[in-house]
Amino acid sequence: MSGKRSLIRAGTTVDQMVRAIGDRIVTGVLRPGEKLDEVSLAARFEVSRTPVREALGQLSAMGLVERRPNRGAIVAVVTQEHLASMFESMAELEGICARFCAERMTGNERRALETEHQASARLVRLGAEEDYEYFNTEFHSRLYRGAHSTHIYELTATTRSRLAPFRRAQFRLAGRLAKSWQEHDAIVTAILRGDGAAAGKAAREHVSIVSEASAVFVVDDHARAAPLHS
Amino acid sequence: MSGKRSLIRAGTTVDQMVRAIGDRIVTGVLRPGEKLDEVSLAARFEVSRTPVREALGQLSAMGLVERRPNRGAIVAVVTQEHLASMFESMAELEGICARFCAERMTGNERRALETEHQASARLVRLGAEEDYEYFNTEFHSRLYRGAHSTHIYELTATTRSRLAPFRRAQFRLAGRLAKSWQEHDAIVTAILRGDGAAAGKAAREHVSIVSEASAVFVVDDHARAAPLHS
DNA sequence: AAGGCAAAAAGTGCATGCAATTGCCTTTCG
DNA sequence: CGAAAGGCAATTGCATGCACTTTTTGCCTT
Repeated sequence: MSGKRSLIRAGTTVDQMVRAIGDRIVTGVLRPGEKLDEVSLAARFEVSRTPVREALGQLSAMGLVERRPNRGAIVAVVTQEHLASMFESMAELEGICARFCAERMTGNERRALETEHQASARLVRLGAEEDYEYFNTEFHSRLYRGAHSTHIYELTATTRSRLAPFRRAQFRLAGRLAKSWQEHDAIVTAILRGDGAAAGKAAREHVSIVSEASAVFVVDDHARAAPLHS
Repeated sequence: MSGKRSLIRAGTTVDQMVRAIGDRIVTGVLRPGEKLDEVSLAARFEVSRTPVREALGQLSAMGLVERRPNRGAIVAVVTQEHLASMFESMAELEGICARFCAERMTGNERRALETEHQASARLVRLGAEEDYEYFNTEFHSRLYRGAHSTHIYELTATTRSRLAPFRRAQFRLAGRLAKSWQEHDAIVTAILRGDGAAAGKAAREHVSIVSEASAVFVVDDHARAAPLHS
């Protein structure tokens, strides 16, 4: 094969395809309901159909794409009901993570969480949406890791990535930035206090609010991407 | 292709392979750490390597097998730590399901749960381990469905199947059968009372106890399957 | 006799090719 | 004019083949 394996990160071709296609779905480049043609993808990434097929199979196992036998694959289209269920699960999962964090985080982890959280306050004052979004991701990631439970981490991280397409624009909502920080603050405070129940409750409520904030966008995205699907 | 597609249920060849291999892992025919040779599997199921490869990829995405690039695939070998984390997650997930059940189950669902649960009492008196195991599976499945949340259902069901290889023999433990029924009874009672918090607590404790009951077997299984891994 | 190196054997990774199914377009009949 | 049937193009599903990587084995050196 040609020495073309260059730019996309290392790993087998299949892994690269999983990442490449998965990223495009998670970041919204590929919209729910969009058809994923094997030959087009193969041409687009300059590989043969085989690794593309395998990647689609794995993405299907992850729930990011939907495969109709003999009829091709599409970006997974989630119903309103399933979406609500995912946000609900996310709230519960983050609640568990926060509770575990309160009970298990090491001193270093607590300090780092507090430090980063306080640093992000500046971004709120500046209204730096994109930078805040980065900190937000990092904040939640800290929560998942701080739970010290590899499987909870997996469940939470994959659920989060499946939700990613539906909450891209949440920080554009007026006042959402400051509100998000305050909600984070409630979580951090409870964790530092070692109050697992309060931390869990605060985290659940945080996600619930994000869920509502995202709902308005969901409808739009959905209508544009898959106008008819019944 | 030859008219050999007979016994295993319908679907594409890849789907059949996923089910076939996955079943063998979940039921313990293939033990953790066991090597999964592509050509052997292909020969065993009378298909070419391509669908086997795709199946292994999907099973890898589900966490049931582990793939080492250029070095073949093995049945996923979980560390003690990861196993504990999975049981812990399972306890939390079942807790959530039970809580949701208490809040959301329909009248029919509640009645069916109660009826089946009472029916299973007979099996305990008879000491019918295998039959009780079937009812047990059905009972938990009812809990997952009764939560009325498709995504929680998915998370719970896949976690349960990943744990399946490690808890096969739990009911062989003396007295475990009766104890299991009592724990189920606590869950059912709380659900019928509509007491979400109590139902969640009872379900969490139930899984925790199963976890401890299984631990002893885990060590054995593990030692036999992958004697050296550190 | 033990260690290391090299070559071969085994097994994985991907590309290509062919069969089969699907969807669409045309044709034909009511 | 509309609807059903038939054929064609496009696309998926799987098998096979070749290249590359890893592992093993046998020989040579020390």
